[in-house]
Amino acid sequence: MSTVTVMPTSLGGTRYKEVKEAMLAALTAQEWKGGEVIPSEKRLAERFGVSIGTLRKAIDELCAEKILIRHQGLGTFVAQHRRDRHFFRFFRVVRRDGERTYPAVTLVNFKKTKASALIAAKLGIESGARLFVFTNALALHGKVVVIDTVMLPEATFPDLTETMLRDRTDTLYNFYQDAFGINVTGTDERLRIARASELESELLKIDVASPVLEVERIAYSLNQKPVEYRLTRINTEEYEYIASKMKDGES
Amino acid sequence: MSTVTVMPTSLGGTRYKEVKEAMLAALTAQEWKGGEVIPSEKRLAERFGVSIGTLRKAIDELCAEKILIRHQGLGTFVAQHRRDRHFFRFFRVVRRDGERTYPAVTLVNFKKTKASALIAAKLGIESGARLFVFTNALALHGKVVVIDTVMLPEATFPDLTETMLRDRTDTLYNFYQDAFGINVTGTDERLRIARASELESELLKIDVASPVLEVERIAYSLNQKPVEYRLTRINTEEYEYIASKMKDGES
DNA sequence: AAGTGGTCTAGACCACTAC
DNA sequence: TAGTGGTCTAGACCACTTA
Repeated sequence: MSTVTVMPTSLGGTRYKEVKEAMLAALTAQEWKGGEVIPSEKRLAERFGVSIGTLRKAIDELCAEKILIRHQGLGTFVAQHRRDRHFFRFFRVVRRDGERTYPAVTLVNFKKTKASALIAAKLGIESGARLFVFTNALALHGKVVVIDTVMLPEATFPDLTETMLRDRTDTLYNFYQDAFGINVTGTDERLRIARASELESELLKIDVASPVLEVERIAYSLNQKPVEYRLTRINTEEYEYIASKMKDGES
Repeated sequence: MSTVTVMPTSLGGTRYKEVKEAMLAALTAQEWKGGEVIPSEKRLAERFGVSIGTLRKAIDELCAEKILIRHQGLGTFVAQHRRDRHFFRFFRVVRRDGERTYPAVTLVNFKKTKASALIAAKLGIESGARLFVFTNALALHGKVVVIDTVMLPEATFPDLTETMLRDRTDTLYNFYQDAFGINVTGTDERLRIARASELESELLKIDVASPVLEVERIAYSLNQKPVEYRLTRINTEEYEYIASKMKDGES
């Protein structure tokens, strides 16, 4: 019976919420890592001093938030970002006929800079704090359609290098998870029309200042802290942005 | 013990799923209408021949899908679309500074026509089936920013008239619910850039063929049947489309 | 066969609302 | 005070996975 994880019954509302918070804390502390199995429900119920039913309610919510994944007969796992799994949860560009494909990513540039007041506010960091900024060109069906400009606080991604970004073998969010223990659990996105910059128009093979769909994204970690700021620009001549919940076959 | 609502234990998977389907059927049949309270959990458990826990699990899912709403001490209610409640669940246009406001709606035109093959496919009806088409201009902060063109199958909305649309006092989806018993429970949306038509440019006070954000929406009813097809066009100079889940204060 | 999560039960007690 | 939903329990039994 671990004293660290026993919870007061009086604070924070209900038992299962307390259990949920304790599990989020354990996940944030990387006690269990992406893709790993967590202890059985019986063990966790003992550890937290609650009944199985209560423990299950906490896990129910974590599964609904796609932080954990249950597999009957196997166990409960820490959700992992993978190209072949939850990729289309965050990548919402599809061809107009509905055809979905994985993008071929090319790193266009990478630099270290300092956060402007605007970016700092979005990321909840101090103005002037060190920042990584890099741009990816994403090709679908052999044609560049999407340009991502990604901004990451150095404090959250220490020692990130251009080489690490080039050598990653899976998705960006999988990389954040494996290399930095950062679990992206949700995003806020706002869409509007923008005009293609010179670099963008060149990569997208459209005229300068052509209208493109801009997506401003803030990605949040397990503890609801912003960890990534991203501006995406999409050529929607043949593709579009799909906003709704995917059906079960979201994969 | 009603024989109508007793369910076979063998079919359709699990007990609570069966209960959920039976409740969806009762809602579709308008046994309980929008805004009304449904029977207590104890009564429903007796009616369906399951324990309270099982009945609760069915209701849990219906609440998660925003079909029902629980109020402790009061009862469980059929969710109702209301300007002051779930309005921003489906209206996703906000000013760039984040300010949200209710649109002032003006009905621009209304006509009866027949479904093209394309529209018919989207609505799951037969090509050439009778259709209502109407256009609304939506003003935010005193300025027209959004143009909605809405298409409704006559078979689903019999005897709809222009007057009914003008005289409605709450939201469109509230009107569908009260006047036709149609509960919109979800939408699919796709976004892309389009060019303003002559009418749109006039209403939006922008040049003809200016780029506008187009949102193509299919709205689904309780039984997952498409009930509305809508093309929205947004001037994103001062406003934007917010794609992410709202926080709890979504109202 | 052993271990896992999935479902279901039959209650107890608590918190909130209305009268 | 009575009735509602909200939480929690301690188990039983089922279905699935691995060995």
